[in-house]
Amino acid sequence: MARTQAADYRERREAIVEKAAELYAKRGFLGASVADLAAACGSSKSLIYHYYPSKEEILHDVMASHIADLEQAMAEADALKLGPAEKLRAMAHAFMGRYVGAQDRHKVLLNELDHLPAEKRADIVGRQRSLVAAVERLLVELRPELAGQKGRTWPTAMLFFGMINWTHTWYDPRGRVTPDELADMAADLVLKGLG
Amino acid sequence: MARTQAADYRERREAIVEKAAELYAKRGFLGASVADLAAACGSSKSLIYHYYPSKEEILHDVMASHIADLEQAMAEADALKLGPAEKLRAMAHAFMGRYVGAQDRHKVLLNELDHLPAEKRADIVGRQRSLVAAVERLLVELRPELAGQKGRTWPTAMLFFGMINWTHTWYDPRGRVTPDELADMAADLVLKGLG
DNA sequence: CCTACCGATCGGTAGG
DNA sequence: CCTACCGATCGGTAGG
Repeated sequence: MARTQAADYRERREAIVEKAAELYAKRGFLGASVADLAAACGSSKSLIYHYYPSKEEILHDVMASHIADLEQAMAEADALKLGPAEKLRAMAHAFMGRYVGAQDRHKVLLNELDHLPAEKRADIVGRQRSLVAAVERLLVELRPELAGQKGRTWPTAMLFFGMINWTHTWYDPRGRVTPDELADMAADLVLKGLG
Repeated sequence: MARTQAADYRERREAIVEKAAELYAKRGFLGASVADLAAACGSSKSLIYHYYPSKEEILHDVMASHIADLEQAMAEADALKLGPAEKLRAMAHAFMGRYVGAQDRHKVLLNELDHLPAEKRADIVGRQRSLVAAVERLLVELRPELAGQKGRTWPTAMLFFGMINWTHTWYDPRGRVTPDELADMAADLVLKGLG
């Protein structure tokens, strides 16, 4: 009996996180109330607070679940037997692939970091930084001279992430360009530019 | 007398917009109250409502003032007697140049669009689109074959804007990389990639 | 241009 | 005496 309850507990938390991602993406963290979330879940506010101690904790789970997904995708790409250029391309594909189907969580992760308490924010920011570090390592493999130019590697990696992350504001996976094509376009720009 | 009052009126509105940009950038539009804004201006809430009919109208002014600045910078770059590649580089410099000193407005423009009423949002979005269109024209000049591939020009332009716009989340102009160096890095990636 | 307020709604918690 | 969960309401604050 304890086992079926525990299973239900996890499912219900996941359902709350899923609806929260949707609402926070659409209206912003402060614009969506716990009452709104409860209504979207077909439950009471008290039920939400049974599963989560605070609104911020729900926000953290939305972000943490998505970043765990990105970390896994990134680790898989990093483990491939490929040169740095093709590994960078694989990472672009990994990101764009996970982004489709998790657009709400992605948007929340990128827009609502400031509304996390300092401690939880530090956790998420630290994990983001190690994703960036993986790209930095590839860039240095590709262009060893980057490491010599003080503080150029990190900005270059952030320009790459800018292309990828900014897609959440404009890209529609139902349009003419597929996520894989877009990943190739971004990788091509970094590797060889337009020409 | 009417003249001095009118002059004062504009100055006070500008002071409100400036403080609003600061608060909305730091805490978000919904996270910063009109009372907070009044306190930051050393005035009362009622005074704010004397100069602006609603909180949304202040948000619109924060965004509209910044986008007007970007439009001017873009027009200046577009008017230069340069080939498309160097014009694209000039636009990157124009954007990064205006971004420094207007970081708060830039962040608000990029993060709080959803909190504008539909009509005002349409105004801002339309003006953003024409900035993108200017970049698209340059890309087609650079690579005429882009125009032949259905729907490739716009995504490429958006990847470029992604690099530029995403800087608001990580770039510190007081660091080792100057805005002009960063603009060159972004332009170089689009034009020729890393190598 | 301020103090004093409003209808409503906020995040979170009470008793049972 | 526990858990899962409810209707009702807490003290404060929002925009106006």
